Amino acid sequence: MSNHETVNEILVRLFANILDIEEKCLKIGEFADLSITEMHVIDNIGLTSERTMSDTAKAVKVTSGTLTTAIDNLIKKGYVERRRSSEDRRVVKIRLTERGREAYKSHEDFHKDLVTSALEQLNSQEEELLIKVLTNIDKFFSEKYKHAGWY
Amino acid sequence: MSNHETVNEILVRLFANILDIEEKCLKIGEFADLSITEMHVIDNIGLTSERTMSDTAKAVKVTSGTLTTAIDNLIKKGYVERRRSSEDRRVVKIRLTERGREAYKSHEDFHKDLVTSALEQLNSQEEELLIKVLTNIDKFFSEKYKHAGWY
DNA sequence: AAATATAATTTGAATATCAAAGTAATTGAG
DNA sequence: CTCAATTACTTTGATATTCAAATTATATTT
Repeated sequence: MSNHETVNEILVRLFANILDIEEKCLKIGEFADLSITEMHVIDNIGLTSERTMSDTAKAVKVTSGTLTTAIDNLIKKGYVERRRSSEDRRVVKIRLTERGREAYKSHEDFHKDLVTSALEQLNSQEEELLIKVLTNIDKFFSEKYKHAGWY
Repeated sequence: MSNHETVNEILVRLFANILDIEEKCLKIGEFADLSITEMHVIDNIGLTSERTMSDTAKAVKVTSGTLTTAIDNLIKKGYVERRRSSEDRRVVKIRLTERGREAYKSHEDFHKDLVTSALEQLNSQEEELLIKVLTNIDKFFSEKYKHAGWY
């Protein structure tokens, strides 16, 4: 098998399964009541500042209506708080509760494990190579298909 | 930014958006009436032989009921043919139509482009190294999380 | 021959999503 | 200043996807 085919095979398997894998990892952990989409909303809200609904909806690429119901559920489950902004009362600010921050950290750990594993046993030259390749893939999407309007 | 942080940032973005990105790439092409899930069913059926419903369902990780409706839709759209096996009349064999094969090839080209782009400017020694790195990531999933029953 | 197993389909329910309509607050043109 | 337009968000209604369980048809085993 050529290098190209080998790389394709591994990439396909990784990419095809990544969401599934992440979801299953979630399901065997402490935060099993979260879907992967909900976890990504939590990830996007982040640890520190409050975020508006619109900014979050744009960042996670759903309509604001969809985000409203997603946040309703996350509030019910105790991961998110919602309040109206006092400066502009149309605006709704959301932020993570303590449990939300725990979930965030757990998800962050998952990613750190992944990266640590990926970089394990690599010297700095090899790390540079990996970054070059990942950057190429990133470019493939953002440049070749930029007219579809990502990033 | 450290190598770890850089890798993490790119991986997070790629992994979080990969299906979305692939679907949008699909939507700007000739096969815009296919969802990314449907394309992956087509990819799994493949070019050559007929496949059974059960095998395909297992491979794409959906229940057979879900696959039945997915195939119903793909037949309606003209990408797949279905016939009952004459050896075992419980079994249903599916295969791609000519249009299905075109869609398959288009998707294959997409992946080839991606890999070519990823391997741009790498010499063969670097390609070998990349395979080692990707294999590490693959192992990370299949070993550390094998108890959840993948692969 | 009857019981069991297998392959696929159908059914019914749950979830996620979007577009469009609706509500409330702010901004800006005159 | 005022009211028309815009903005931010929520609600509504419709569609799509999925699963588990029940069903149908066929094959295998006892």
